Amino acid sequence: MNIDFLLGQTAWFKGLSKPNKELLALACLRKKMRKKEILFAEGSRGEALFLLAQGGIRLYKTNMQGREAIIRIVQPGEIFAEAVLFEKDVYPVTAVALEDSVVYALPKGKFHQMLEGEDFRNDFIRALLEKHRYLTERILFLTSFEVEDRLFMFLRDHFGPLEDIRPGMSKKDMANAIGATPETFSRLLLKLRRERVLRWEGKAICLRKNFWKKAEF
Amino acid sequence: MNIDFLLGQTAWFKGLSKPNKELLALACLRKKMRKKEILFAEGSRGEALFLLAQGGIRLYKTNMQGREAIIRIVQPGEIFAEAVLFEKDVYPVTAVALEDSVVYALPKGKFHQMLEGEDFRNDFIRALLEKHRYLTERILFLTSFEVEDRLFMFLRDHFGPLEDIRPGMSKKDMANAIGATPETFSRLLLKLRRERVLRWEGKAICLRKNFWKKAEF
DNA sequence: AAGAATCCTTGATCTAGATCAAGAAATCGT
DNA sequence: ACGATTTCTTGATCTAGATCAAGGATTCTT
Repeated sequence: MNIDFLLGQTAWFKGLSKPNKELLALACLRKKMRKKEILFAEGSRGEALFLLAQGGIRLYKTNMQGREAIIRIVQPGEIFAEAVLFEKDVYPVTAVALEDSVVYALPKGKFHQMLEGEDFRNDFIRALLEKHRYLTERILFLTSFEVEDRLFMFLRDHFGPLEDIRPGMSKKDMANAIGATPETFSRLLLKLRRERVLRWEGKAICLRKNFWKKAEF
Repeated sequence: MNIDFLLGQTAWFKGLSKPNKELLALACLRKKMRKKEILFAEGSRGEALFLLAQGGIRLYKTNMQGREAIIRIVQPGEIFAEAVLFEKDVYPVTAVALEDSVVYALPKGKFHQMLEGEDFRNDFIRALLEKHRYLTERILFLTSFEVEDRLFMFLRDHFGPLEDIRPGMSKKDMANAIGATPETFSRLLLKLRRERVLRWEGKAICLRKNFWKKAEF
């Protein structure tokens, strides 16, 4: 995925005028990231928003005890770190690559220029409201469901209702994403395998046929 | 607090031109709410954003088991339900008055008009990003801290670092807001009273002198 | 003011999931 | 390909906080 393609695909860049798009494409910096590489850390200063072209990024916060809370897993085509747009240039989360990834850095100034355009701006606000909705749902998710439900909700939200998923992240990372320890997650997988609901084989997750149709969600 | 005063005070209305402000003021509907009255329910359709003039509103989601997850406590001067702006007119949360309150309904169409203005729009985006940041912090809060810490964080965030707080909500509601049951909350208060850290007397909460200065947070 | 409905407290019990520990398996770096 | 990390699994144990129960205190309603 190159930047031109991305700007064509991503919802809020679609409405962008040709010259604007070219302007943005020129201003963007492409960056390859290796698995586990940190793009920016919570509290560090920065002036750029990011667009994920390839791979996966985990956004998380750390408390004083060193425990991590996952805020969001960024999928290709999504913007992240939009928080720096109007605030004091401090990233509120840490961003780390779950696997080898490619991101584009969008300079904040250029982005402000883009916001002049009505379509672009509306799309941006819409995207913000969507993220907003996602976060409120995540709060419900983390406080009111138990790990088993959280696993299936996570799988559906991030990979769709597929029976064959290639998550591209380690078990440890997924455990973390659903707010559980690796031990608990391992035991959950064992239980689900016994119940013939799900197997994690090599790189792939295989769900029982018709799993999603049974209105369990 | 009347609508003119509010429009003058609230951050993103400040930049509004006189005629625009008048337009909005005319279009707004004032509504008084009694304690426990529901303004809108999760899943219900609606076309309005709301501005809280007086009192307090709890936004929450309910899961199938009937357990509630508090999303946010709205303070006077804040906008809420901005989610309907671009989405399918369905409220993602339930809004209920914690005490007798006054809200103004802002018609969505008028709001779109207002967004034409650059200052207004920037302020709006800024407010969204702030809420965004608040939600990410709430996720960390709910997943990584224990109830005692959550109580103090909640008090600081909603009433400031005061030694004398008049929360204007029941213990049950506060228990809920920090993600605990009334029983657990009651026991926590007992413990804190014994430790001479905090007393909840009648309508007021009294914290130990210099509590906030001790860098416990 | 009496009755009804909440809300609050305290005790007893239960449990999901964390933590600690220690091997086994997979992955990485050179 | 080999040792070194890191990840994964499984067992044993622990604990914060939920749940259930039941009496007492407030607060609504009429």
